[in-house]
Amino acid sequence: MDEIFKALASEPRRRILRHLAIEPMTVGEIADNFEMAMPSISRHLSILRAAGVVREQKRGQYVLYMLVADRLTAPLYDFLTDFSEQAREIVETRPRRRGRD
Amino acid sequence: MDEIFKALASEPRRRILRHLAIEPMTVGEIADNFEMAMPSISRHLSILRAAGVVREQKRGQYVLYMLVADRLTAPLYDFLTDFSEQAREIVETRPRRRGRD
DNA sequence: TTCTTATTTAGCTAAATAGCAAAATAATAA
DNA sequence: TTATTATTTTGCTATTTAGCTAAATAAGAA
Repeated sequence: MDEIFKALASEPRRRILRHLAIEPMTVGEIADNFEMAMPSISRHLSILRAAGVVREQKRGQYVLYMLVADRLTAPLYDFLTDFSEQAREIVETRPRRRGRD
Repeated sequence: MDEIFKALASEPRRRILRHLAIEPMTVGEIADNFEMAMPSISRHLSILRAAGVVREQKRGQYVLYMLVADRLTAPLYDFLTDFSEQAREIVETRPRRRGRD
């Protein structure tokens, strides 16, 4: 949980997530949307990956990154339960966990 | 928005918010729940205040801090709209802004 | 006034973070 | 094989952050 909030405490990383919410992209495609040098993007991606909110898939010489939406939204809704009735409803009616951690 | 995510990227600060979700508390009362020295708590509070998620009220020699729940939840739901249909519903049906910024 | 209590500010150090350019890896192309 | 392209890792510097103690402020009590 702490790792996810740390990951989100960066405008570039939140922006990367918004891009990946549209469709999976390679590192280079992601980087095209930023001024930042590619190694910096790569570093941001590794932080997002460590937090579990994106996952990578080797595609030849490319690396395709894709959002793991649940791993992003679930902890945020969990956090919100202490502050919002609507979040409590969402979390209560949540389908039971499917994937591995 | 960036300020709020930065504010939330700290376990002690999230914990403070959870305490204030129960009831308003003075700095000393908050500090009693932590190992941390009071100046550190005070610093955390000033970061939360700058982000707008808590507000202070002088009560004699005490300073009472209270949560401003909307200022915490609204930006998070806004962020979530790009990743969650449920957040989009919440934001769409949200009553129009009331307070000052 | 002086004393005490509550809180904030200042000044410091250690650790974490973000960015870069250059070097290393990994895969494809020639 | 060598060369090229895509990505990650390394090594660096500058900035930010979190915590501390000590000092400053502010209010209440004596």
